Amino acid sequence: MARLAGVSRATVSYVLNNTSAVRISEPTRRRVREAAKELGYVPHAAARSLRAGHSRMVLMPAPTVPVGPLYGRFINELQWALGRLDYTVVQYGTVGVHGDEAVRAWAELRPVAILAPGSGLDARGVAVLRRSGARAVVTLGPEAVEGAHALLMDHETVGHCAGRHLYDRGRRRIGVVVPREPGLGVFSGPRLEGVRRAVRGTGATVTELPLAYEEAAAARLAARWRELGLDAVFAYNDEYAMLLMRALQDEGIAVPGETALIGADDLMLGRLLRPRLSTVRIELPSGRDLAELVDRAVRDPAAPPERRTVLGAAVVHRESS
Amino acid sequence: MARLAGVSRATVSYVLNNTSAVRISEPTRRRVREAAKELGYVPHAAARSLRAGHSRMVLMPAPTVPVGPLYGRFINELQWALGRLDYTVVQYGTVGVHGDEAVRAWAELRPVAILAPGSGLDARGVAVLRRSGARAVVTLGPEAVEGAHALLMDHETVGHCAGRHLYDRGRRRIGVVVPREPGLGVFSGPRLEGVRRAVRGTGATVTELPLAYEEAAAARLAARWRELGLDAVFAYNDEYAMLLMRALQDEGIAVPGETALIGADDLMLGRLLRPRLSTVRIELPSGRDLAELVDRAVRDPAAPPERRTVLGAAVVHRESS
DNA sequence: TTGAAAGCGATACCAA
DNA sequence: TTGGTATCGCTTTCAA
Repeated sequence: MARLAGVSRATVSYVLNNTSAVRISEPTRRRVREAAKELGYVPHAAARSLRAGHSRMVLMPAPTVPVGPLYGRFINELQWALGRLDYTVVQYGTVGVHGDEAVRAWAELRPVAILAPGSGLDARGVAVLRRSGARAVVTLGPEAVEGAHALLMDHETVGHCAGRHLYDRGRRRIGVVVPREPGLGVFSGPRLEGVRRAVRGTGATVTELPLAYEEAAAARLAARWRELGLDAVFAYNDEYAMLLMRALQDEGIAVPGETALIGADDLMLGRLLRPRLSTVRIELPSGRDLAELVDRAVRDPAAPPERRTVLGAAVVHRESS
Repeated sequence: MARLAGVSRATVSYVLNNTSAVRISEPTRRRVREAAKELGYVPHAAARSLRAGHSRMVLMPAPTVPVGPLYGRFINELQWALGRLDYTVVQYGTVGVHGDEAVRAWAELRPVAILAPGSGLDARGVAVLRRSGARAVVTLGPEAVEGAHALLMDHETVGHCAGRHLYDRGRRRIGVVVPREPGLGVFSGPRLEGVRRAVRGTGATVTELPLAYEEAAAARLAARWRELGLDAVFAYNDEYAMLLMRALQDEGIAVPGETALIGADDLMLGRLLRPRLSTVRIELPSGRDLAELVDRAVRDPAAPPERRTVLGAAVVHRESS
């Protein structure tokens, strides 16, 4: 590269980085630029960050559980916002790698910041990451981790909203669907707990309803519905709600007449059901806000960990409850 | 690190990489391992790959358009399979960055392979990537790109299946939903074309139906349904099909009596509708196969580009058609 | 069995 | 205005 332009590697570096401390003549700049174009030269990020001692990479371990369209939009927005702040967002696939091993794999890349969704990170993990040069570690999940900033997304709130709503509508025997699918426990556990809290001390009952995401399983559950004696159910989310609604209706159980039904996530499909599905709308943090938090944390790595509750939940009342 | 264990950096490298060419005494190994643990030492991937001259990173530009749950599962499987072959999969968020700029950003990371979904890559881009050291470039999309391996996922097949099915069921005036959402054109265009091909020369007509993913838009379309005089519709996918089905039914149009309806993707929600939704099941390539293709390409970078059609489509006939 | 040293590519300082 | 050179952290060859 340097040879082709007939200049030194240093000069190449100056030109391509527009280094203002050094003045390079216009003809030289042109020669360098042309040579770069001709060779298809692209600088080597690893070499650069090795020399610089830091990178602009924000690493996000990709969640292993299938997660809805809301999350996808959130990620996209976040990437865009971080991109505007000149960070490079990289999603790291961590399927089949756990705990310490995963943390080490992340640390090897020496990202300037880590945004870890879910709960795969403990205080030791945070320490390893910080020692390896990460200037910010942010967790997105139900609980804060020592030493890391936390965006608290506690799905307990979601359950609480749903439970409260059903209780307010006069329901007293409330079922809560708990998906059997592995990996969803981090969400379903807190949601169930939220419903419990909503009716605590009222005499209303809460019944856990394990359910696999299959028609046959829903049919079996519906078949013993009357003996369960429930007058309402929080179906975990809109998709499970749709599954259960069809099964209940096939069984001749009126929704909401005999059993009220509420989902969560406010997906389009809920609006299209008959009856239209009541749901808990979940508000994820704005990508821009989160990007700013990351940027602040990177600029001031010594600042005390911030913990912010960012998961909003609100009932959207339609026809099914 | 080396100091703490009282050995040289070389020895540390030997121990942590289990270098078999060199014998290190057991006590030394222990000392090194303990020091590493105590310090939370993690090797520096950039330095390593700089020295080695290559990495094991497989880079996947993340698709910018919201894409369904099928794709998510495919990615997960692929990551797992590539992980088993000792590659590191990294999804690179490319929102708001285009063409050359994006290619350069990818090339900076010097990945050993690139898996590019969609159509953001041209022959020049491939050349830049290869010159920058990528041993394999694989595109996942509707058409092959010069110099790159191609997994041809031509959605024309999907439309063809749907069109053929509707024609075989005796329908002659076929509507095709084309989402207004930007970014979906890469899929909807070929699907529409596939329907056209299916009925070419038969006298059956194909009508393009632009539709936004909103209830109001669907209602407007349904309101003028009778004047369109269609007896069948391919609704792009199951979600649009659900949207349209509700709107048609609200308008008093019988499905499938007056208008047959078919979706695509074979989502659970289609099975739960009344009538149950006919659909085109799409079969993505298996992650394991793709991982093996990548591995082969990396091992033999000079091999001629392989192009393989990997998108299977089959009608699942239910009640709506 | 271990250590010293070269070198990967880019940057930044200092000298020319 | 430019070029030489040390440096980042790691691997690997060669020598001790």
